[in-house]
Amino acid sequence: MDSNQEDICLCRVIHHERINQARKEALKEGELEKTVQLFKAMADHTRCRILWALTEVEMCVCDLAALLGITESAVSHQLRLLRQLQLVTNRRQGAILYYRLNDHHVHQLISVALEHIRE
Amino acid sequence: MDSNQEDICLCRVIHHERINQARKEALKEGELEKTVQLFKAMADHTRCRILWALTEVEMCVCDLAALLGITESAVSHQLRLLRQLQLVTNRRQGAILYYRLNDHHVHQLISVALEHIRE
DNA sequence: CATACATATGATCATATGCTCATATGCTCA
DNA sequence: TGAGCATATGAGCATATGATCATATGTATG
Repeated sequence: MDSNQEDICLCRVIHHERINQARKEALKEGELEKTVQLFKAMADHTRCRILWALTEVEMCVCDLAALLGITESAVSHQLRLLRQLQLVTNRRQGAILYYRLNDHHVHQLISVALEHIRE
Repeated sequence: MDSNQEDICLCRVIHHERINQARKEALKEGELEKTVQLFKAMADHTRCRILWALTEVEMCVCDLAALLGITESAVSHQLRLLRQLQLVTNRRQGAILYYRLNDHHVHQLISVALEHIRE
């Protein structure tokens, strides 16, 4: 079933055991895909700023646009992405939508990242 | 000095206090840039697999190419990026370079990401 | 229900990114 | 030292991505 995977690369494989172990521990394709998506979501100047801003306070699209100096449309597009990945949620109050972080993971991710770059 | 920033967005700003607080807490531009770069590094199918594989075992370029089913060249290009961001290091033994994670942050980041997507 | 405002969405364009091929470098050993 | 393997690097191409403009949806309020 996966025997053909062994030979996709034509190079001389040096450490078969290591490769096999790595294959065993490997992330399932679905999880990998979602993980990558999550990091992609964090991997943008604008989105990162949005997420960091929402750590402390709830904000509406308009606030974020003013804060970041970009179009409300741009903010909205990015928020959609973040919503789809469940990184943010919103609550409607009249015509206004207040956005906030959905859980603590986002904050945690940025914190670990900061730890890394500060070393 | 930053008074012009207040008005980049022409929209009606609703919550000035929140915006000001967010400005205070905001990441410094330099740190933000590095954080984004770090997440960019994690935000790729191939690099994510490389990093996850190196969590457990040291591997050479050739091993990784075989594991992932891509060119050694492609692996090498990605490793360069990961090296530049200090996510991996290598140790030379003869003609072979063994790569490994540089610190625990990478593993931690992926773990938090997995927690998030598993909810 | 008509107007105004808050947000969402679609299309488009410029730039960034990842892969491959070709080639260069570095190391070992005969 | 020269042949051969392991890795690195540069160029080029195809695709992905983020910003904006134009337009649509949705909500309150007169």
